[in-house]
Parts: sequence; structure tokens; C-alpha cells
Amino acid sequence: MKRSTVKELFTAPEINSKVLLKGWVRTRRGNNQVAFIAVNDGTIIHSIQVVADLQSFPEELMKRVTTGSSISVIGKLVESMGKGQSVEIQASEIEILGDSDPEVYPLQKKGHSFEFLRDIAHLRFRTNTFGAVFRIRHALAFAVHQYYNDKGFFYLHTPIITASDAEGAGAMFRVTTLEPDGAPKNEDGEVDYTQDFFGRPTNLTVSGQLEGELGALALSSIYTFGPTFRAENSNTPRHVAEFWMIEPEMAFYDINDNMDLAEDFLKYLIRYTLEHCQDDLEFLNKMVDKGLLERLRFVLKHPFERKSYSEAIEILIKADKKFEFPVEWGLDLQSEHERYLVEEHFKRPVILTDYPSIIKSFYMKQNDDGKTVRAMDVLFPQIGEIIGGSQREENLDKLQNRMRKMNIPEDELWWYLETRKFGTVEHSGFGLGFDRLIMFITGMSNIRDVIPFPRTPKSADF
RNA sequence: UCCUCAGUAGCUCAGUUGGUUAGAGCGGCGGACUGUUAAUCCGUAGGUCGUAGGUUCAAGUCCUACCUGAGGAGCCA
Repeated sequence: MKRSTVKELFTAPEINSKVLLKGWVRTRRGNNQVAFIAVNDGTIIHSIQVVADLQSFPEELMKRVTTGSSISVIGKLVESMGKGQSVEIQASEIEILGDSDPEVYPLQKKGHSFEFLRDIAHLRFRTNTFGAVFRIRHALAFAVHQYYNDKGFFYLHTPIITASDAEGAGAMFRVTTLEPDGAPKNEDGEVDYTQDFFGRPTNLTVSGQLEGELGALALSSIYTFGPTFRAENSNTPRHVAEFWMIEPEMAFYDINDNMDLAEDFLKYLIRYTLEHCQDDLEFLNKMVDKGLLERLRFVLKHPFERKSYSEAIEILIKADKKFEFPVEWGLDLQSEHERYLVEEHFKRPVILTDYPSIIKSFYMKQNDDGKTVRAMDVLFPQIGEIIGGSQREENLDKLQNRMRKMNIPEDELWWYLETRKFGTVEHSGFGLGFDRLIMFITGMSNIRDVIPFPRTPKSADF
């Protein structure tokens, strides 16, 4: 007999049919006559109610139907006699697949704190909230590929192990096969990396952008979607050491095309979730963040506000608000400034462009004013910077000049520079923090709760 | 990395100006109950008070260091 998932039973119920159900027991209620067993198999947020007439089942068997146990049920799918669910299963056979000792099973019917659930990340998938979050995470990963595939972008796998230390996006994790205490030394007493696996120092990537540009400058439009690593000792609800990033890179795009793509992309992902994950979003809206659905719909409805860094500085100077940090042209915007612009002034997502070159990366296209670069940051309410991108500098001389000023080693990036030597073209791209996007779309306020097994300082369990 | 707060039962927390045997709710277990919805009612077990020092006649409570977690800041995605 073919197993029916809970999702199938709810979305296309065949009343009075005989069904086979397998899943994990969430709760069990009842009296001395009848037991009500809520069974969940993770295919959908809802659990289905299994009704067992206690006279029909041995007491020893029913005792083993405990919270957390896995069971197999054969029964008749019927319209529910009770309130709270449309259909239920009138059980005729129950088999225990796996016992779960209720004395030690850590999940209970009542809600748990997210902090506690992080300690039992191996079991938190079995809660409604994390089931919803990770189903949505899947849906969004799928939607990312759908979006770019439909637009003719190619999914490019950029390396996870990299020898380039040049981008300066943050501290890196070293990758080596040398033993920490027995590493071979050279004549100067330094570690001799020529004896390491790759014959040189290597790290985990902090970004696939530079390699992505190489692909775009041949394939026209590419995107990367993979893990990235930062060894920063960051302890905030928005940072992790291992996270996933989506980095589209497009030839023949200027910064305006880039902004159009970023806005369209984000709205597509939000719309996709609203259309495909209704039940999960409604649950999160009810239990986690009451303003969630309204906020998502609001973002869809309104164009993102596009302003230059200089205009933003003017707004902040005129603002009737005292900031902890100074507002002055040339200084980077602080969290409080970004939040003011997004949450109080414009009250919608904001794209800021044309930042002072001194606070931005070497590869960004230099404007004619000699002071600013064609950077763009997309700022979202609550989570801040969700996208950072730019039009890239395609002029070899200008790029090299800037690299020298910023002490970026040209010899290490010879391959990057060659794209500017041979048929260079205008191009642009950006990076979207996938996990931060999940935070925004699920209403979860800590990035550790949208990643199955998050990696943070002093924490690499599971 | 810096600042602030927290760590007491499986979970969420209370615990007075330091004072006898450390409390509750939930969860677990036992029982009652003819359809329950985080069921209800009765009963019951369960604690090296984060770790290590120190002050004191006496420390869950005060002091110091460390560990872990959370929030804010920086770095950024």
C-alpha cells in the first residue's frame, strides 16, 4: 500500500478511502475511550489527527505512542467529528516504527525558546516554526534558480577553496594539510607552504565575485549560489562564519540595470514565497512576527527608494534626530543612519548609490567626479544591508591605479586584470545574503535560526 | 573584539536587607474522565543553584576570574 503524505491528505483528500500514513507523533490527547494522536511528517506545517478507539488496540501498543515516536497508521480518511480540522484518520492498524522515551525526549507540546532549540538543532526541525522556516528556505533556493534560469543566466560554480587573499572582504579561514605543531619551516623560520597540498597558502572563499566576473565576461550573465566563509569574530544576530550568498554578474549592465535587477529579483522571491508557502507564512505571521505578511506585501507594492550617498547625507544632516555617530560626507553610514533612512524617513527599502571611493572596494567603477564609485547598497528594514553591489571598473588603467593606492597585489590578481586587457566591457553585479533574505521573509530575528546548523564563534556543533 | 544583561528541576522562570529542609507553572510518570484541540481534574518523582576561587559564624544571594548564551556596537552579506 502506498504511503500518503500529510500534505496529500490535506490538499486532495479522498473521503472514506483507506490510507497509509507514516510520521512522528507530535501530541497525544484523549480519555479512557479514545486517543487523539497528532501526526506530522514534515511535508506540510499541519499535523493530521489520528483517532484510535482504545478498545481496538492493545494497551501495551498504545503506551508506546508517545511524543516524538514514529508510527505507521492504516485507517479510513473521514471528515472530522471534532472542531479544528477538516479531516482525520480513523485508525484500524497502528505500528510503532521507532520508540521515543518521553522521559528524555526534549521537545514538549509547549513552546520552547529559540535559544534552547539551538542547543538541540538536530531535533528542532520537528517543531512547527523550524519546519516552516526550512520549507521556506528550500522554496527560496528553488526560486533563485528558477528566476535566473528564466532570465537566461548561467549558474556558475566558483571555487570554495581559493588562493587569493586580495579581496579584503574579511578575515579568512586557512585551508591546509600541514599539521599545526609540525609544519615544515623554510630558511627564514616561516611555515613552508610549498610543502602544503596546493604548494601555497589557501583559504575558504569570502566571495565568488571575482571569478564570477570572469564567467560573465564570456557568458554574458551568470550567477553563483554557494557557501562563503568569514572568520570575523562577529557576534550579532545577523552574522555567521558560514553563509550562503547569491552573486549575479552581468556583462553590458550599468549600475541602473543592476539596481533594476536587484529590485526585481527581491520582489520575485517575496512574491514566490507568498504564492507557494502560504501555510508556513501564515503560521510565522501568527506565532513569530505579527507584522510579517503586511511587511512583505508592502515591499512588493512600492518601488525601492533610490538615492545617492550624498543625498542620504543631506537628509541625515537635516534630520530632526540625534545620532550617536557623526554624519559627514566621506564617513561610512552607521547602522543607526541606515535604519533611520529605511524605517523612519522613507519607510520602505532604499538603494543607496555612488559612495565615496575611500570607503568602498577597489573593483568598483570610478565616477567622473573623482570622489565616488558606482556602488549600490540595498537596505531593508530590520536587517539592514541585504545587498551590496556595484558597476565594476572595466578600464585597466583606472583599475590598476586604484589597486596600487589600496595596496592590492596586482600579481596575485593577474587573471582578473586580463579581462580588462582583452575585450573589456561594462559590467555589474551584486551579492545577496541568502540567509538574511530568509530572515526578512520568515520574520525570524536571528540568523542562527534560519540556518540548519549555524557556524558562529565558539560554536560548531552538529 | 568592545559594552550591557543573563546562567537555579527536562523547559520557562520566581527566590526579599546573605539566615533552617530551594519554589511555581509547563513537561514526565500514576490515576480519573464517552470526541480531545497547548484538553481538564487529582496525585507524584525530579535540583552539585554555569565552573573555579574568595569574603563570612552562614552564600543561590556579596567579590574576582573564567566559560556559555542573549542584546547593542564594529566588520559586513
